[in-house]
Amino acid sequence: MSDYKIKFYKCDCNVIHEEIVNMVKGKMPPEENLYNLAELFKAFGDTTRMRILWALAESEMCVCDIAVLSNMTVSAISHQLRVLKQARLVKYRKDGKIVYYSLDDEHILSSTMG
Amino acid sequence: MSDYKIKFYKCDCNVIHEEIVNMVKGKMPPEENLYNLAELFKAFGDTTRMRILWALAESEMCVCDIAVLSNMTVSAISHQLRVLKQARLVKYRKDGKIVYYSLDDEHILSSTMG
DNA sequence: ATAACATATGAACAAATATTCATATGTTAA
DNA sequence: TTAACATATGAATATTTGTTCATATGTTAT
Repeated sequence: MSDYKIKFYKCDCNVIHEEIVNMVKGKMPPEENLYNLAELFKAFGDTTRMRILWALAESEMCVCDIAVLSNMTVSAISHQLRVLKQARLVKYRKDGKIVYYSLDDEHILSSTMG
Repeated sequence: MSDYKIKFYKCDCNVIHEEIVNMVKGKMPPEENLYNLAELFKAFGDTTRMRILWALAESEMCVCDIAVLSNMTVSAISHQLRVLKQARLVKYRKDGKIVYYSLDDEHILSSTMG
């Protein structure tokens, strides 16, 4: 009875509903999945990136165009495009010295952003 | 010809495709909408909050239970629940000294999180 | 080759955020 | 009423993140 608490020594409270906690624990996805999903949402969680994505939903655009549209520096846009690229939300193609960005997976975006 | 550039003096580049920029600009949602949408995604963009939401998708839980499940302090969980509450993703009911949290809008969550 | 340009990138800085710690509030039990 | 408890909250701290600045890379035009 007193060693009941000891199972949860890392928490600063008593378990109120052990059955529910165990049931829910059994249904939780692996930590890595939670992390990856949160990272994906994080990519959408910034006004600048949201603006870029919305713009690219209309048309492929080069970095300079996106900067003008956003009224921000090319450098700032380039940094954010890297984040979006790492999240696989945008892809790019090069044409000479110009780099054109577009949505990477139109399917994910159209179902997520409506 | 030279005053063409001057329209975009706030950017450190030349407009490559003015037509596209203007077309896209006309289709962009108001800044406030972009901001609000980004804020919503931001609420999902943290592993701790994602874990809480996933847990609450299984069952209503009290703060202490969530802390045990998450292996985090009650205080940390309470702070994050406040963020989720402000984003209207969770709601709560009080029963004595225990506060039970649950998903606020099952519809939004089920369509967003699958 | 050199200059001009589009973009990328690393470092520095500023701002936002997550967690901890101490403490406050409100409820139940003694 | 006092003690124990569940939760909330403000301040402090540590970490993360967004932007700027300087500079690098690679391409085109001269």
